[in-house]
Amino acid sequence: MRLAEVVATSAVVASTRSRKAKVAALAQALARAEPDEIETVTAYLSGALRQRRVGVGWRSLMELPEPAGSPSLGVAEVHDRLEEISRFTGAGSQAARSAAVAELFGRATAEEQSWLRGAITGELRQGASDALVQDAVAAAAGVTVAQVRRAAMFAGATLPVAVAALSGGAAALAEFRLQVGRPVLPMLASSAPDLDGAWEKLGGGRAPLAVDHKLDGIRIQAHKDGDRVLLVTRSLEDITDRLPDVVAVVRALPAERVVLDGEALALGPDGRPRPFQETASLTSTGATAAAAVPRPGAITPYFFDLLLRDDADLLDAPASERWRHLEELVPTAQRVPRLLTDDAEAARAFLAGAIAAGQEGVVVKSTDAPYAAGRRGSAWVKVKPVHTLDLVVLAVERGSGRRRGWLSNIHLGARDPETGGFVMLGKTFKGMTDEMLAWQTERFEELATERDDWVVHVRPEQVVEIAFDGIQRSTRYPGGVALRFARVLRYRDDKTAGEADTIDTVRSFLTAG
DNA sequence: GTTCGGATCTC
DNA sequence: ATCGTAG
DNA sequence: CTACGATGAGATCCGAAC
Repeated sequence: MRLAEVVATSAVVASTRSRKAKVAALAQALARAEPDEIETVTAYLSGALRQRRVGVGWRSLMELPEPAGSPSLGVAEVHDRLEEISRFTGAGSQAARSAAVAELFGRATAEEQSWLRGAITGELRQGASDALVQDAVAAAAGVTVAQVRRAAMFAGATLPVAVAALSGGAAALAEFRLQVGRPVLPMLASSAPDLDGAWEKLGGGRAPLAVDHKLDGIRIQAHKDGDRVLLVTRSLEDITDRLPDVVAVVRALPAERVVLDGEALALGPDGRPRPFQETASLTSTGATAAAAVPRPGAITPYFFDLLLRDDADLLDAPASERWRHLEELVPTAQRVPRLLTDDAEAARAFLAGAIAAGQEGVVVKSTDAPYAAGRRGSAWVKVKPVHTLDLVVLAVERGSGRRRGWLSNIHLGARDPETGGFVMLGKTFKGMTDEMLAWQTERFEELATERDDWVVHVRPEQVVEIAFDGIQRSTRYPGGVALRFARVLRYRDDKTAGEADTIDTVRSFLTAG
C-alpha cells in the first residue's frame, strides 16, 4: 500500500467528528492492505509508528526539504527507513539520522510530509487512535469489537491482534490468552474527589469494599516463570535489569508461574516512602549504576493483585478470589496495605492513616470485579487529598489545536514578601472550561505588557485558585519548588495580588507532605 | 572535562 | 499524570 | 461511559558544542 493512501484516509478521518464515519474510513483502508503490510498499515492508521523510539522529535523536523511533486513512497518502505533511522547510535549518529530524515522527507509530497511529521512527533490529531482502529479491525475482519479488545488486552498491543483478525478471524483471536512472560495492559482506576465520592461510586458500601493504600511509586507488572523474571512498567516497557531488588523478591515467591500487579518505590531508613523523584531516579538508572552508588534505600515492591498462578488464569475471577491467591503467595511485607470494610467511617480512618504514613492516598475497589486490563474501569476508584493555593497569573501562552485563538496555558506565581514581587512555580492549562478560556483570553489581553509569538506577559494582578497534588523540589523554577499536577479551580476577583499566598506558604507543603 | 539540548520515559 | 468536551 | 486532545514537572541518556 502506498503511504498516500494512509495519508488520504487520515485526512478523511480528521475531517469528520462522526466516529462511525472514522471507523468506516479506517476499515476500508485496512481491507485494502496486503497481508504482509497489515501491522504497518494498522499502526499508521492509528497515527503511530511501529518503532518505540526513533530518536527524532519535533525540533529535528522544523525545517524540511522541498516536498516531492507526486507520491511514490510505499508503507513498507517507510517503515524500513524509520527502522534504519532508529538504529543509528554513537558519534556522528545525529548527523546520519538527520541526513536520512531529509532523504525520506524529500521523497514525500507535502501531505505525506505533514503526516510523517505528525506520526513521528505523536501529534497527528486525527481524532482517532488505538480504540477506533480496534473498531475498524473488527469491521474489516468481520468479528466483534469485544473479541478484538479482549485479544488486544492479552497481547498488550493492537498490531498482532489486527494481523490475527484479518488473516484468521475469530478463531485466531481466540488463541490470545494470558501467558507468563507476555505483559498485559494494566487495569487503571477512575478517580473521586474524596472518600465519600468513591464510596458512592462503588455502591455505598452495600457490600464490603477493599481500600488499598495508594503508593507514590512506579507501576510494575511482574512475571515469574521458574527462575526467569520479567518486570514491566505501566506502558509495558521492560525494566527487569533496573530493579534487581524486585527481581529477587519475585523469584523467591513459592509458585512456579505467577503474574503480579503492584507498585515499586524507594523507602527511607525510617521505612517511610521517599519523594517520587527519588523513586523515579533510582528506577531509571541501571542496576550497575544503582549498585555502585550508595543508596539511601532499596526499591521495594508492593503487590496488590495477582492475575495468574501456575495454571490458573485469574483475570476473570472476582477480585476477592485473586486476592486470596495473592495473600497465600506474597508475604504481608510485600503487599499493599488493604482494609476490607463496609463502613465508610473505617475507610476514612484508613485513608487518614495512609496519609499519615506518607502515602499518596487510597484506591477503593470492588471485591467482585474481574481484572479489566487496559481499561479505566469503575471497579477501582482512587482518592488523593487535594491542596489549594491562591496564586497570581504572571503570563499566558497561546493555545494550539482545539485551543487556537485562545490564551490557554497560564504561568503561576507566589508572592515573595521580601522583594514584593512574585516567584514562578509552574504552569497549568487544566481545569479550564471553554467559557473560562474565553473569559481569560479577554482578561489577559487587557493586562498584557509584552507579547511574543508564544507568550503574553501580563501585569501580576489576577488571582487564581489552584488545586494541586503536592510540591516537588525544582531546579527549573527560581523558588526551588514546583507544583505537581496543578489545575485551575476558579478565578478569584475577591482577592488582590497582595493577598495571594506567599512562597513561604508553598514551601511549607514540602515538609508537611 | 563540562555544559547544554533533544528525546523519551515516569508520574 | 489531570481535566473538559463530544459522541 | 469512553475516547480524545491539550498540556504539566522531573530524571536520565546520548551526542554535540565549547
